[in-house]
Amino acid sequence: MTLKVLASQLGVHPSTVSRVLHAGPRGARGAASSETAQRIRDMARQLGYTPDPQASSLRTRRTHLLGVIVPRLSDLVLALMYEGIEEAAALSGHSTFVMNSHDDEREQRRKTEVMLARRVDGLIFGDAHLDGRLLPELAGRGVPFVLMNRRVPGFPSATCDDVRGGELVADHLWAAGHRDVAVIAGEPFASTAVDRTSGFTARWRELGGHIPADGVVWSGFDTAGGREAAEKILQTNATRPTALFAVNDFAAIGAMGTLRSHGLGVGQDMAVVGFNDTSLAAELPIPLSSVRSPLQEIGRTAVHMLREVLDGQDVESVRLEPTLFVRESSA
Amino acid sequence: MTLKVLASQLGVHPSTVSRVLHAGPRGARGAASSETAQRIRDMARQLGYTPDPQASSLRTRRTHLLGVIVPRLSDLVLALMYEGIEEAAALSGHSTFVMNSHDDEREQRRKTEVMLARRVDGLIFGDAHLDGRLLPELAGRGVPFVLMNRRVPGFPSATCDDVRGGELVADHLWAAGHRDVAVIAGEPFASTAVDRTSGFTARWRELGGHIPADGVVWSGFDTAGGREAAEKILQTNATRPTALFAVNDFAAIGAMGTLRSHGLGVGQDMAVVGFNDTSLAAELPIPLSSVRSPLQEIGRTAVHMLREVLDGQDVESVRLEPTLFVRESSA
DNA sequence: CTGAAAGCGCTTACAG
DNA sequence: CTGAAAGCGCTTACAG
Repeated sequence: MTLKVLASQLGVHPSTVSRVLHAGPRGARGAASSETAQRIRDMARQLGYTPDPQASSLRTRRTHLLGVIVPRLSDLVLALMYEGIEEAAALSGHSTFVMNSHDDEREQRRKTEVMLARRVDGLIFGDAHLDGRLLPELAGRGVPFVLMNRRVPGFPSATCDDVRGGELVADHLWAAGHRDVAVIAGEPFASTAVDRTSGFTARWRELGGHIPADGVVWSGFDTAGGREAAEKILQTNATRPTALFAVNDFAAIGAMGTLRSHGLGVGQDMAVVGFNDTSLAAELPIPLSSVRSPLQEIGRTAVHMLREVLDGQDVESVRLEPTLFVRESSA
Repeated sequence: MTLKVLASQLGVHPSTVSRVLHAGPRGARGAASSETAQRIRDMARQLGYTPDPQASSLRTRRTHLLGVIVPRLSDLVLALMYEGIEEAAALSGHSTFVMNSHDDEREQRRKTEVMLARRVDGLIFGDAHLDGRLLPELAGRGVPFVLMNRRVPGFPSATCDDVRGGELVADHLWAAGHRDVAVIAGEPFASTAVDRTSGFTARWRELGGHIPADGVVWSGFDTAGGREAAEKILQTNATRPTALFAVNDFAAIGAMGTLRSHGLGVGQDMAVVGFNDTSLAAELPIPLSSVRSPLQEIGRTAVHMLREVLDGQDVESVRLEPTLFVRESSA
């Protein structure tokens, strides 16, 4: 079903059909008489006509395609953000491609070029590295993009207020009477890791606490990373901490495994707090305290911001508010 | 950078450039002299020319776009299958759209139409319902598609051999001496749930075992579903089972939570076995026995099958072999 | 071996 | 209010 066929069925010129279908649903102002317009709309609906997006983007030079690059979609956190993206994009008639970069700079580059070769209108990066070269380069080439999940100074981003999240955990553990704590800090190239950690440690010091140098352990964001980091904390810290803050729920779960193999009771011998409040946290055999970040909302916000960028507007970065949920693992 | 510009830089006709760029990387047979061909290829690389996909699909009527519909991408199982899809699709120059249907028939329909309006070459469904009306309808309209994850008789699918997976669990629990078992069976509209359950129960009976009517509890695939199902099993079964088979790791984790709140030790008082061997299983505080299904491989296979369908070939459904990993939860 | 033309399906200024 | 033309960037059968 093409515009031409539809027009000939109606006995009008294709351009008239196009004009009508592009006017607002009510206002066919200038496109055609309101009578003709109605006939056209009815017939289009009846025949199930949808304009060929390839053809119209060829004319308009807008594809309504958005590219999304994330470290990995099998990370629940990114999958939920992507749900928000898909939802918001669909509402404004955009379609999205997602690709995994595995947090590897070469892959980030390669996937970005694939997206650009597909002629996406803009990009959303969920995998920004604080020290990356790619982003400044793309900005220089005039490629429109926004960041989500992780921020990088100088570029618009939609993130959780991770500093604030770290502070919430510090307040909670301090109030619960803990004085010796350690942080499973995540990857130093990710603002999520850096901000959550610095929010925590800065507030801890404000409260009068002390964190030894080996009390902050950088790590992978996954269970394996958490497991190794906890192992290290148990081995190297002069005083064994009574509480652990992991900047990611999966790392927290890994750490819980380590504690268990050392015969330490989670919540009893050692408090554990995670981050993101993934659906698993509350459902674990020992429910995990965690900071909830509004993941889908972050994704939706990123889409709105990107649309503004595409419209040539200036955009401000957004930091969404986190909430701490205290459960048995640190009660 | 367009074909025309590139051609004028070289002093040849655009059609010549197109012909060369479409011949195999070496064989410019008939396209141009090997000398001209080389000049064209060099210049194209140097100027970073990539053909506009919108323009070429308008001519060729092939978009190299694939649509993927899954229940939800935030389900780790589907996210991993999608990783396989993305990888295989990229290798053959295809791009993919993913959308969530939330296992709702209306959504499945709606998302399918969005994909078709985008003019995808074909579709991959990861959310097929055994009793759904959509698939036969699409087949009737001549829409090319394959299934993955879940099968439906009559349509080509790439799945795990779920019946076999259920049998592996039955063999294991029987050999470990269990005689009273219950199954957290998943959703009855999903072949994964039905096949894993029937594989288990059929083999259990072959071995001489008995499963009471309330020993099979249908449930959601997530932690909440597993939690409720386990609750029900503990309350309704005359004899308390000594082992639980959950057809999904997340349901298994939910069940572990329930057992714990009833003061039952997982692996001690009750064995638990899951399915899919998601990365979490081995890393849980009490490591979970689980059947590993080759998730990425399923995704890759689905892409290959769809490409065959698009080439007009007949395709056979594929069932990939599962492997059981026994861990502390059922040792 | 290479050029020239036609046309994929649409949109949009321009006439009338 | 409506038609007709031009053109987006490509590919492909057809000449020569």
